[in-house]
Amino acid sequence: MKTRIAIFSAFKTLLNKKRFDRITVQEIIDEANVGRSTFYSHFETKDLLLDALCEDLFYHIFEKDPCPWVNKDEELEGKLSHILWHIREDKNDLTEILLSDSSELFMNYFKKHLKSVFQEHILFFKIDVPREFLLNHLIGSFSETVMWWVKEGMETSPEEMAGYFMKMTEKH
Amino acid sequence: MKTRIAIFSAFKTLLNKKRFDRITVQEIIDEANVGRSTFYSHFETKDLLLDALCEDLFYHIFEKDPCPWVNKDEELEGKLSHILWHIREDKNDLTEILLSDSSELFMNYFKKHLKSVFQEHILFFKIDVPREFLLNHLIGSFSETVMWWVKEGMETSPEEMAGYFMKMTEKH
DNA sequence: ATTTTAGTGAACAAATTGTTCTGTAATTAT
DNA sequence: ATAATTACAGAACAATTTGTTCACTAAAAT
Repeated sequence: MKTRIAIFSAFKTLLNKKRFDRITVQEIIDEANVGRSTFYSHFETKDLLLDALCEDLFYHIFEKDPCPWVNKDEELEGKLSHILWHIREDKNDLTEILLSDSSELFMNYFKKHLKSVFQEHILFFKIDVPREFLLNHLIGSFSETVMWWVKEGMETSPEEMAGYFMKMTEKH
Repeated sequence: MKTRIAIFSAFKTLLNKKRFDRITVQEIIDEANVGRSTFYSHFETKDLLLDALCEDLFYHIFEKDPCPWVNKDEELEGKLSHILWHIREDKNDLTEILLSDSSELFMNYFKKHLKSVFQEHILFFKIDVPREFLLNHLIGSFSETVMWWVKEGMETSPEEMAGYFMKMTEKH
C-alpha cells in the first residue's frame, strides 16, 4: 500500500510538470524511489495507472453517502453544489491535477460519472430538444463549468457556481 | 508538397486506428512511404505535425469569406449553422478524425477559434453571470454539441442543430 | 521460527527517437 | 542543355524507453 501511494504521489508530481504522454515509466520509478519490477507488479501499464488514480481521486466526490451539509432530497442544483464542495475540499491534489496539461484525461473520467447524476433529473427539463442531446449538453457544459471554476481559483462559492450553471440552462 | 500530403494522409489513417500518443513517428514514416530524414525535415516533432494538421483541417471552417448560403449580417445562430455546414461538407476526413480516440486534441484547436466567434455576440446575452464564465460556457457547450452531432452521424440538419443549441442557452 | 508476501535492482531484447551523412532524383535557373 | 539548387531516401548512430525475467533481500503473517 505504501508503494502504491508513493507511485501515485510521484505520478501526480510529474503530472504537474509535464503532459501525461510525455511522462515515462522510468521517470515515475525514479520519482517514487521504487524498483522497476515493483512498478510493473502494481500497474501493468501507464494507462492503467492513470485509471487507478482517477478511481482514487473521484471516489469521494461521487460517493452516495449522506453529506452533513445537504439534505437527502436535494434538487439537481443541490447535488451539483455538493459535487463542487467535494472538489474544493479534496486533499488529494485533485484541483492541481485539473490545472495540469492532462486535465482532459481526468475530465473524461469525471464526465462518465456525471452521466448518472444528470440522468435522474433529465425529465424535469422541458426544453424541446432530443433527450440524448440534452443529456450530453448538461454533462459537457457542467464539466466545462467545473474547469472554469477551478482555473479561476474556486473563489466563487459552490452554491453560487451551481446557480450560475442552472441559470445557463433554464428549464423554461 | 506531395510528401507533406502523404504524411498528413498517413497520420490521419493512423489516427483512425489508434490514439495519438500511441502512434510512433516510425509508423507514420512507414505508412507514408517516406524516408526518415524526410519526415524530420518537414516536421520537427509529432506534436508540430499535429498542429499543422489542425491548421489544415480547420482553415476552411473558420474562413471569413462570404458564403453563398448565408448572408453577411448573420446572427450567431446563422454563424453556428454555417460552421456546422462546413464541418459536414468537409472532404479532409475531419469528421472521421472527430470520431477518433484523439478527438479532444482537435476539439481543443476548434475551441480556440470558437472564442472569437462567441466574443462578438456575448453582449447580446442578458444572463446574469460573469462574462468570462458565459463565454467559456458557450464555447464548451457548443463544441460538445458538435461532438454529439458528429457522433450521431450528422443526420440532423445544421440549422436545426444550431437551433437546439440556441434553445439550451436562451438569452432571457 | 518459518513461510508468504513485497520490494530491489541488474540484465535483457526490442523498439523508438532525433541527428548526421552519403547518395540519388527532380526542379529551377542560366 | 548544363549547371545549380532543392527534395528525398535510407543507412548508421547513441541514447532512451519498454516490459520481462531472475536472483536476492526485507518485512509480515502464521
